[in-house]
Amino acid sequence: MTIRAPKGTRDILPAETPAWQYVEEKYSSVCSRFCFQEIRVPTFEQTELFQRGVGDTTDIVQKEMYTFNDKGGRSMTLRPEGTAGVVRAYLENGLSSEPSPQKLYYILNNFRYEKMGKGRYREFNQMGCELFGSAESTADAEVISLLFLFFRELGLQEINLKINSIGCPKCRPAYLELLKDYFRPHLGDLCLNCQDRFERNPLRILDCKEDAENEIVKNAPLQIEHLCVECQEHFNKLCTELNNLGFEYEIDGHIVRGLDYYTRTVFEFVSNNVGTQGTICGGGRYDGLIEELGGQSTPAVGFALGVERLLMELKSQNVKLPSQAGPDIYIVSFPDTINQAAKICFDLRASNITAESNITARSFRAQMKYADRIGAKYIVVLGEDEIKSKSVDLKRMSDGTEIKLELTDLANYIREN
RNA sequence: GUGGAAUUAGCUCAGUUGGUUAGAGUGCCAGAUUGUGGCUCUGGAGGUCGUGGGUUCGAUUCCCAUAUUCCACCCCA
Repeated sequence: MTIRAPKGTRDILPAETPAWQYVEEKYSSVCSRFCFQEIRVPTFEQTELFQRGVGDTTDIVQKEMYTFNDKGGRSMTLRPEGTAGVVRAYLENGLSSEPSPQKLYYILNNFRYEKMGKGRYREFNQMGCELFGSAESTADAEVISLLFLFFRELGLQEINLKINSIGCPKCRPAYLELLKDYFRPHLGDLCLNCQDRFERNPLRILDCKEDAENEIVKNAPLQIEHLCVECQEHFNKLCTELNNLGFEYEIDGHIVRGLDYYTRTVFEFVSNNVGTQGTICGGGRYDGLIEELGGQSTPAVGFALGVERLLMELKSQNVKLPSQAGPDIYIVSFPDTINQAAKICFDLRASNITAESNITARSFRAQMKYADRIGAKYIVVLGEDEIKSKSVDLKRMSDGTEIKLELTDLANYIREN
């Protein structure tokens, strides 16, 4: 084998796909009950969409995008996240003229050119929601409560919600000045990275893991302590609403998120079990993004949930997930009955039963072994006698018991047992 | 992007102080007298010892480079 999957990508094999299907179906189910509707958008977009949407100062745009020129010389980029494309589709297709708010959800893959690590891939999958057209904190509470229900139905424990407010264009500039004034005399005490961030994006210093124990960072002024009246009220209402819904959460003024478009509410669902990649889900409000991308000023709130990390977390908490299942029935046949077996097998499949018959040159004994190996729940042996009498002995593999059935009763019996 | 570890059969791993046809367990395929699986036994297939150079009479083994994976940072999902 010389050709291998590209770095940072991986195959999801049949042993795992049932768990993926389960999680995705559960997510769709919860979203539907919250009246979010699915949207599917292109895998690649014009590069400019992400430059403007995600933000030029972010790590994602600066060094992690899969960008290429197509044959027409246009710069295209494999999506590094879902929100920008969904916003583009919302504007392009006039969803802003549909009843508001618009509530959309998606399940899609993303691409970021990054150094590999546990729970971090260059192609990874996210499930997300975007809610367009409500500036009220009740909309924030709605997407957060969707996540709480989703996690609850999955049986996920020990996952903690952290929320923060990073203000709005009205109160953030004054705060950023305050923050810079605070850090300026202490620059030498910060890690090199943070010294660089000081000019570019001082907010991110608060989120630095390296300096997390640094007293300077710990004691830094936080945006949440310097919100304007409107932002403060918005945040207070959100807390009240979360309390009302009975959700536990922690206010963490150090959460800032890595994407430029957030305003006011930001939140993360964090696990302690996944190691350093503990953020399973991140989101927040982005009231300026739609206007930034050429639409009318429209408030919005959303989140993205990492499927790989969610599955890791479920596994580490020993949550039971579906695994490969064998067929309901395997039909053992002989060379002179193989055609009749194929016909019976087809009819069973048409009756919604998972069935398999012999499609190899295997001996009787080998067919029995195979049926056992793949976990068939029942087998029948179809020989000349069975065809003549139109009846079979249905054998339950778990305990070897057999019962005699008319061929015509096979589907019903299996369905009911 | 930084630091560390690893890479031998589909999987989990031995091994060679450098020396003929590189091993085990497991899995896969087949068989153990004619139509009943799991246990057991027997046989078979499957490896350019991650890739490329170098040293050497000879390299899977030593050296260099490179790729990939994992761990810790960075960042994020």
